[in-house]
Amino acid sequence: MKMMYPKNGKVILHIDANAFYASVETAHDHTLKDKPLAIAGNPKERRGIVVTCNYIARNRGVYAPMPLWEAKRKCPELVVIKPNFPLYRQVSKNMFDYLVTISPLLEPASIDEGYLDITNCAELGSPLDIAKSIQQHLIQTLQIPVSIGIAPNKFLAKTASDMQKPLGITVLRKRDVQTVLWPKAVEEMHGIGKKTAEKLNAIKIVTIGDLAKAAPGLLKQTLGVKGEVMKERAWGQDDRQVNPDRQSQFKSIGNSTTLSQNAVDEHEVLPILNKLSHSVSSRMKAKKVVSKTIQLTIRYSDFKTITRSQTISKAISEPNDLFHYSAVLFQRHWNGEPIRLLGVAALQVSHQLQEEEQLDLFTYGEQAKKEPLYKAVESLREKYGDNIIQSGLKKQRGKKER
DNA sequence: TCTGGGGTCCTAGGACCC
DNA sequence: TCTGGGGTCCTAGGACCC
Repeated sequence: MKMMYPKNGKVILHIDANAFYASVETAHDHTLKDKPLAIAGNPKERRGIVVTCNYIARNRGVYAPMPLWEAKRKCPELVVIKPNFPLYRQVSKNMFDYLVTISPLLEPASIDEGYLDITNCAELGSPLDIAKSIQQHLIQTLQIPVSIGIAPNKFLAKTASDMQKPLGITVLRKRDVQTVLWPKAVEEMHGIGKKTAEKLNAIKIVTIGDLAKAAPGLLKQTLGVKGEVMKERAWGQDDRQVNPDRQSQFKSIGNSTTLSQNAVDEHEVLPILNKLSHSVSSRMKAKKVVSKTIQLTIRYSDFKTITRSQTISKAISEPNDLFHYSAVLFQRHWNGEPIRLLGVAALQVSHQLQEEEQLDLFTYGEQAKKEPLYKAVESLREKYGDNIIQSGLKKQRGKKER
């Protein structure tokens, strides 16, 4: 059956790379092709999880995000590789650089998936032809298998691409919603996770069909605005545009790390905050952004996680500035219990203008003294001296080696 | 031997201003 | 002498996604 372009309405593709990190690694090392493969953070450390794995590993019961020790127990011959994010970002860029040549209405949704509005691409062939040629091209040039959903809106396209993996092409029309979507459990809907599903189940909404037919008042009472949106989706309705600028309008940049061993001492923590601050700073500089809101994340050994943030009057991006504010937030808010994870993030980032930058260089010193945290930063330095970072690093390293 | 690291969006309360 | 109401910013947490 040939799929034609609708007279009104849109044709949206959702292109979703299958087991992306594992596919990239295999493309770069063909000897991995027939082996069960997992990409996992810190393969040598205690606390790794499977980030993604190939289909051979999945057939042996491995899936993300499974703790690595469990994955190895299920599949002892599992090949484990540490993630190589620069490589994945490059292949991702290659993929999107190609897709945008098909239609400029491309919205990357994450490193391995994106929406493509091909409503005005009739001269390239039918939607199905276009999807097939995308699939072939990505396999041939990048050796990246993708699944593609074809639908009149983003939600249905996303849902469709999920229905056949790997290397599937699935058309989902509005008129298919009742037969295809409604029998599925609500938690299979994109946007509904475990917690929302529990709330819905508690009011006897179990399938997507139940959700579609639910009383609006009850739904709004249970889920708020989200209830109304999800009900629309259950009817296959979604009027969100494919927005090519969305990705460049990012809001925050952060780095976090789970410690190899829980930290119990400020001396262990500060060098880690320093390191995180430097990596956040260099990513901010690469993107030419600054931020006025710095956020610290602490996850305790019992997994309870707190975030504490502070907004300041001058936008910053220097590593030492980020370090100072995160260190002070730490001193103010740490409850003294063992720490599992630390994170530093810059929120509400904005592009900085040249003039502001120059003004900053000129007035920064005076401005800083007016900041509420300035004194706290100074007392930190008085307490530990300037060599705090070095001495702390040694200590952490020593601990690791034991 | 539980549970990574990168994000977005939403909610809700309090401060503050007019 | 019982105390409005709207708007915006800041902060913290939660849910969700890849």
